[in-house]
Amino acid sequence: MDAAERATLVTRFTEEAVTEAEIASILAERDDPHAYIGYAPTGEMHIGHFTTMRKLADFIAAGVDVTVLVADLHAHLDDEKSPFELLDARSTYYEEAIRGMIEAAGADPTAVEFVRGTDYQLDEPYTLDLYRLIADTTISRAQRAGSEVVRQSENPKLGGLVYTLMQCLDVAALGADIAYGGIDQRGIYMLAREVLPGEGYDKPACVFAPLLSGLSGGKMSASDAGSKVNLTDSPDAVEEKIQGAYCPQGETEDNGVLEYLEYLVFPVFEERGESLVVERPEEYGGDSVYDDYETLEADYVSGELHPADLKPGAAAAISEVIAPVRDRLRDNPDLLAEAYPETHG
RNA sequence: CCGCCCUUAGCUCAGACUGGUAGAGCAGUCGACUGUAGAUCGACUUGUCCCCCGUUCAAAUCGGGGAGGGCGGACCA
Repeated sequence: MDAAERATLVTRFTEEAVTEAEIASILAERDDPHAYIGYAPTGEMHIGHFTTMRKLADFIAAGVDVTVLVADLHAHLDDEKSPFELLDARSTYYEEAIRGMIEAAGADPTAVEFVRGTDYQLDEPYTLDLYRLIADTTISRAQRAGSEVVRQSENPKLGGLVYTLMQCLDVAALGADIAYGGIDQRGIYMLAREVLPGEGYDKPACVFAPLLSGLSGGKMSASDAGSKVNLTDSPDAVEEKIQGAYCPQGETEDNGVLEYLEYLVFPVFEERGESLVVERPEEYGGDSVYDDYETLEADYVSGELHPADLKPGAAAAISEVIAPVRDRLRDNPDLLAEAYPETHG
């Protein structure tokens, strides 16, 4: 694979790359290019996480070393989303779920290095850098950078600001050339590009994944169970959620069902060599099979493919894609029970 | 350390002065209409009124105590 192909692989299905040129030169010039993505182990993981994780398979295939940071301290710093006592259990659950997603995406989970925040964020060099950054950064600058990530409230805690600065330092501390995450992370990594050189570190390149629409229209919401498919949802539960999903005929805007297909199902099916089957009554044209998203979208936009026919096929496909992760988590119920004693204990 | 304010449905809040065991909007659930969903109509549901004690026939409401949150003042060799 030449450098151009690798760059295409790294940037496909993304919202933005900062910058394309920097990514290309990193891939061409570094012997062991390195990307990282961080997750704060807070709520249960869902299909939105899976979509973002799937891309790790692209990084790996492009010859990029991948580190997944399970940012345990961040999970508490962000408005105490995770209680301090549950950080270890939730981190363990996240690690296992993420391994499952990487494997389900057709990549080797052992190719990814897992690091926890507490593995290095309490060490002296990191702490000193953090204090320097705290001293150097205005409250409003940090607030602005983290506003899409950190929970906003009328009476914000300092934790949210420290969270943002720590995430900037994480890029350098982990030695990442590329910071990868959802487009909501953009503000933080733009701050990182701005401040890291002043602390003596390289300016990281960035790759941002799109944030998928929720199933009820608008953005996916952690507090709205019906707006997303959970990794442990049974086929029936997936079917029910997709059936109830906002899915206007012929429109791609805010259409979570189509987005799931484009960013998760088809990339995974392509890797597995599978196709999406749409069963349809004869009166509407009979069954059809899709090998790629573009063809399906064209049929959908033209009206050839009706939402009522698409939904059952999409639900089955989504269910099939998450099946390995679901099985993995159900085989080890203690993971969820210990991470979320309130709901799974 | 002192003072003031806040705490009612999943969310935002009304009700408290003038005690009679609770309401609105949004959300949610269910129908109707669309070959899905949404939108639109129609219907429905939702509560330890922060906790404890007291006054009273009766307390979300009055009194006392406590918890949590917010704001301000004071202290500044």
